Amino acid sequence: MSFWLIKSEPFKYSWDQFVADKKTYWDGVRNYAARNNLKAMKKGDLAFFYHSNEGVEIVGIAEVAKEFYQDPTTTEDAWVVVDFKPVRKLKNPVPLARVKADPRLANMALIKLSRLSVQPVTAEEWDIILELAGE
DNA sequence: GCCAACGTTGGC
DNA sequence: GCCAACGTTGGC
Repeated sequence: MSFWLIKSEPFKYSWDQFVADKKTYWDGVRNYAARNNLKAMKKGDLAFFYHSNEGVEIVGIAEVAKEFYQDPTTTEDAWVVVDFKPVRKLKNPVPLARVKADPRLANMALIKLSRLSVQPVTAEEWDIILELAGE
């Protein structure tokens, strides 16, 4: 089982919208590194849901409900989507500044590869973030 | 196959 | 709104 982090701009697709939908497919990925991460996801994997631009914080946890398949929003077969369903909101959202302030998280992709929209999270990082969220 | 130009993302 | 980082494109 692996851990991930997926980014969304709240004005495009927010956590609240995600919860209201109960399930969504993660479309719009047009970057090969992010695409490869989508393809590596297995059903049951967990992902942090991150709000970029506004909020700039990790707000909740999502679970992979269905593994990758052709992106229905394009006919180009290079692109795929993954279905996610919401698991729960974090007790306290973890802002990027908090992640940056923790030396244990200095190597997180969120910091090192800040523009990557779908990124892996290690088990250690996962636990530390949960701790920072007050869980 | 190199690299400059350009476009996009995303933090601040 | 600015700008740094970085991915992609296209000329050679």
